[in-house]
Amino acid sequence: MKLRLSDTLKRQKVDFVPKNPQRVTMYVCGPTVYNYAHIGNARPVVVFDVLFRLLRHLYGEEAVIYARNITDVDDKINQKAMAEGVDINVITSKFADIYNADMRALNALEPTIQPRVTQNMNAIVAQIEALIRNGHAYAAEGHVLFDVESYKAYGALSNRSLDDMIAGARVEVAPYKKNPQDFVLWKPSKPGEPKWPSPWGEGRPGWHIECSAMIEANLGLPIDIHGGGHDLIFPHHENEIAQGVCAQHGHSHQEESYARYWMHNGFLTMDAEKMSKSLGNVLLVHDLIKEFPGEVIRLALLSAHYRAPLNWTRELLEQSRKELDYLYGVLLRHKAIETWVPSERQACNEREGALLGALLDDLNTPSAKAKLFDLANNLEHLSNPNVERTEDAAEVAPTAASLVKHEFLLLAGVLGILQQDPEAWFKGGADDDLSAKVEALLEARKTARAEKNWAEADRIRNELTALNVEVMDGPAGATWKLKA
RNA sequence: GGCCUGAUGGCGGAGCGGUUACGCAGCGGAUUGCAAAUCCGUGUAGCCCGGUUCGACUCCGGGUCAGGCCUCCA
Repeated sequence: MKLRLSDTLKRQKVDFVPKNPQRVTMYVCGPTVYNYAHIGNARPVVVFDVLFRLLRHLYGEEAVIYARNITDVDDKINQKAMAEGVDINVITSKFADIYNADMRALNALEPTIQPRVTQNMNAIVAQIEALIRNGHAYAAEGHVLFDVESYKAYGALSNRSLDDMIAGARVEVAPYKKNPQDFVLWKPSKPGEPKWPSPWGEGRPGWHIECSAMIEANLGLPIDIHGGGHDLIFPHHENEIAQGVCAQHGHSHQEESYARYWMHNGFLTMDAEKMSKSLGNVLLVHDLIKEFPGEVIRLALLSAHYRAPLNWTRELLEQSRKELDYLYGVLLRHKAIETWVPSERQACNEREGALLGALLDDLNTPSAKAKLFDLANNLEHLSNPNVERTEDAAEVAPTAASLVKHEFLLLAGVLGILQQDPEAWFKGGADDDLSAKVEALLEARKTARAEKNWAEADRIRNELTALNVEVMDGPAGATWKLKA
């Protein structure tokens, strides 16, 4: 089984070969914690969570180390802390917790490590010192700047030349910069702002150096996969490469010596427009999970290929909910079928290659979804009494169905969906009181139906409808679900 | 101005140089006391103009349109 990924730096789809299969490393740029995450922030989280799950399946759970940072040093954090008259820790710990809870609601596994800027100051200062020592950075007026002219490959990731960048620059150039494109590694803090000691005076790090220093300190170089949103390619990731490569002792100016594969997810739009505060179309995950199950949001985020743009609409959510209703319905109807369990770890076999093929081909989640429906359909066919079949097929069915169910759950597991009890899914937010009431009404209806008292049976069903409950009669009796 | 995406049926959305993607919705049928759920069947496509080819939605060239980046925004 071969994993292929689209590499932004190489500009093509390539075979993924980890530097060390015993220790596969991945880093994804995480949030700056000063407010709630919006749905666009959730896309890379879910996309790279699928990759994390796939890598764990391929290389083993213990072999994959996934780091997603928490940026807890930032101007916006300072502003918010100042406005509320509290320490920045109050703001950052609050929003880091909310962020993690919101992402957990989307079935995103917790990354192996979540490095924080405030806990990596020594590493950041050390990397800046290394850059100065290697002749790639200079101190000026309390600032330390990266000298872009000193790194020949600068612009390789975003495919732009220094000349282009200068031509396109719209920012006023600070007088202490040697080159307009030189970017800040360290800057002095203004009075009242949080500050940390450094050889260049008290201050705080620039944004880009935080990530490259945390990567070096927490994962070691080079890492295998570096991911993030499309918008981070320039300047953030371009600068990270420059720093990560140039800080290394005796470095060879090879971009791959920092990160071996670069992946970027496409943007999410709201009615074909970028989400932004000025347009007033920001949709918070925190609010959305009150209205839709996290799994619905997750499936909607995976409905398009990760590199393609994704237009976020109400209809997309409704469709995703219906799809999950169907798939959980299949699981509910085949609850009795025991899932086949491989006797030992059977990695890399042919069946599994076909099963995960779509995901192995650059995380093709829409195609994987189609495969899931295919398996669901097989499961129905193998055991649904409404489907005509020959007699010997019926005999094969139990074993075959058990295998299909295993494959269905395996694929769904890598996608991070369909792992809960189907009854729990359909009962959704129903509390115990409501559940008990519904069960009692269903029992009464069962009796009425047995007596062919259709009027009473329908009256009970209407009562259930009034409770927002939908009844599904089946050969094994009636089940129910809470309507949206 | 430079760089980068994308354009597929009513909607969402893949693969593929010739054969049904898949899903949602619709329609017809089966099943059901009636419904729902389920099953079977089914219509609708490839932005425009050229080119390559026996054959292009798929490859090449040129347009058009939409979105993003070039400002510490995923």
